[in-house]
Amino acid sequence: MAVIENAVAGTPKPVETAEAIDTIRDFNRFYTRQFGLLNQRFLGSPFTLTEVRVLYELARRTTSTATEIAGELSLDPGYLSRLLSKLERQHHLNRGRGEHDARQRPLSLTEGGIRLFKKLDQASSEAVASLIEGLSPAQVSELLAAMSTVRRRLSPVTAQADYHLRALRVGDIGWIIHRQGVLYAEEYGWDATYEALVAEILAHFVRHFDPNTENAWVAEQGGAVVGSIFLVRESGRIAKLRLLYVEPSARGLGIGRRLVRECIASAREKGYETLTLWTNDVLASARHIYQAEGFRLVKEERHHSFGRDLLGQNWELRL
Amino acid sequence: MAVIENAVAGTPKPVETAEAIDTIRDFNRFYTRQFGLLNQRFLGSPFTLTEVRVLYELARRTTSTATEIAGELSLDPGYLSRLLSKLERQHHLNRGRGEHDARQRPLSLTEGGIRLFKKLDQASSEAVASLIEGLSPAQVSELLAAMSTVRRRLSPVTAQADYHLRALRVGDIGWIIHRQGVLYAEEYGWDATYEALVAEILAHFVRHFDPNTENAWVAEQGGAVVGSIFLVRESGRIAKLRLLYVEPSARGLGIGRRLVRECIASAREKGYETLTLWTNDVLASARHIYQAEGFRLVKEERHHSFGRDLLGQNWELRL
DNA sequence: GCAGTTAGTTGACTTAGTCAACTAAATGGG
DNA sequence: CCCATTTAGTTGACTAAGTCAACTAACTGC
Repeated sequence: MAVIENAVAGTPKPVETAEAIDTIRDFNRFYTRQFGLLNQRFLGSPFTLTEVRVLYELARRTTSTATEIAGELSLDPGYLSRLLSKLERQHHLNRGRGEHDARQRPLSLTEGGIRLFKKLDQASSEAVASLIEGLSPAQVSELLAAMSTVRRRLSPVTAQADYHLRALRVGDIGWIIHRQGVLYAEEYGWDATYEALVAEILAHFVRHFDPNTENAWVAEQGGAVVGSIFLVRESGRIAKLRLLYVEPSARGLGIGRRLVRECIASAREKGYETLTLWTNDVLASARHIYQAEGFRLVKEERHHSFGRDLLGQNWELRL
Repeated sequence: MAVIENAVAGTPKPVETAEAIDTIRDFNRFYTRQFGLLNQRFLGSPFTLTEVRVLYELARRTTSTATEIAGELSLDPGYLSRLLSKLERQHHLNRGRGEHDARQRPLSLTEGGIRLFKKLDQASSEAVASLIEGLSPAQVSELLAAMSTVRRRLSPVTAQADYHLRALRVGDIGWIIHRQGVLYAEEYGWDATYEALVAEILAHFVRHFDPNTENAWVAEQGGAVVGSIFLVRESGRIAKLRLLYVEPSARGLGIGRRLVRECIASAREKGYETLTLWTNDVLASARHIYQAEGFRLVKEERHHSFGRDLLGQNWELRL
């Protein structure tokens, strides 16, 4: 068995939709069972889950009306009225009269109601704490990151979080090497020698980095790296644009073009005359960007690399 | 601003426990609201969630008893009896008589019951499909991986999934570079040049790999990389043990020692006389492993690397 | 001034269970 | 073999958590 397998590590392979659906439903059953226990007659208190939700909503606001609470929690107004009356009888709630609309009964928790709320809040926090107490800080962080991912992927798609560009940080080049290795294996079948090439380029970049003549940009979105590009000195007159990549999940947003433009602007700023780059013909999206930004094809050459027969292309831009 | 920041990318920093608890509860509220809709009077059907759960349980088994179902779903036996009677009246359920225990009523779905179950199963799958239809395959994979992480971290800690060792795969070296970069920055404050060194070593390893004289092992646990080690040829008589690392979350399980032993065994098998390694004195756990396996300290030398003053150590093992 | 709408309340009811007593069958000790 | 105890399942009575609709008082806009 070869020591370097062609299977891809890290990100799991895209799976069949049916399989994904089954996995999500199975997770849902697990999660509902796990947290369902937290939602029963609330954690040993004499209050039902609905009552606790009402308390939470009242605690979140300084003052509110029954209509607001009913709307927020999708509750029957008659039912809510009874719940509020119970809280009032127990001296947890103040019900006023609207200044400008006598129909309204402005609601606010009493001191006792605030104390009750804090007690229930504490119990809930302790319940969660007991779930994670066996986890190391790193595992808790991993859990939170995973929850953030679940939430981001299951939330209604509004405007995706804007991306921004930032400088390189520790950990970035390993991640970029990893993602390029995985993505080009998945998308084009390139083997581990491509990953090794990327590693070599980036190792050299970091070890010989000169901020007067070189630069790097990382695109970040929702705290995750979604793309990158590097400006590398070739000579006093010539710079190279290297290793443009954009995550598939973030394509179509103009990130690639933005990265290329930043690179070009920086090359100009640093006084280069020519910006060159080497790519392969299969990287069609990148090529379109290069062409659009004025790069010209100066040389093509067939080669066998990364386990494949490829057509390498050299492009140049006069600055 | 330097182009390479000292902030660490990738894994979020460990957070305060209180903050983690709040985040988890917030996620819980989000999740319950999102999937709570799926659990209401079941997806437009005339069945309640409890009835559907009973159907699922009956469908999972060829035959079962009321006591089994009640136990599995934590249902009141009297209530279950009524639910089963309803299903029987609707010709979805067969209720037999126990062969060896006449008290028992063996239960099995009728043809109609199986059709009903499949219909509900289909509706549930369609509901989930509609949640993820806007996601790309990569995003679905990311979601599934995140759910797997949430589940793994929130499941009761039984015996942690055993780890196993495997060969390198595409994507591994980038990941290892990334993790070493991040971990040594967090634990020892080493800067990006350490990450670059690791990248260079691994790039060279992959590009000049000779399976007759070199080897690599990746420790994997629950589908995640949790450690690795490399055997590299120095000369015909001398090999090097390089880049031993174990994830903090997986330490204490003997993974490091296991990796070192595999490396030593392989070095012997390939006919080397000496196995050498270079480490730094701050890596105490690793040093203890090396000493325990018979390595001897042959040289120490102060140096300034990775942004720090360090004491390098060369160790050797006669094979 | 008044018809229509809204905020909130209350009465009657439905639904989803819970609790306990019951019958029939099985088990095990004397 | 007898009998006390336990178990599988059923049924009656009840509770709890809501739903539905009619109601009162107050507001709005023509």
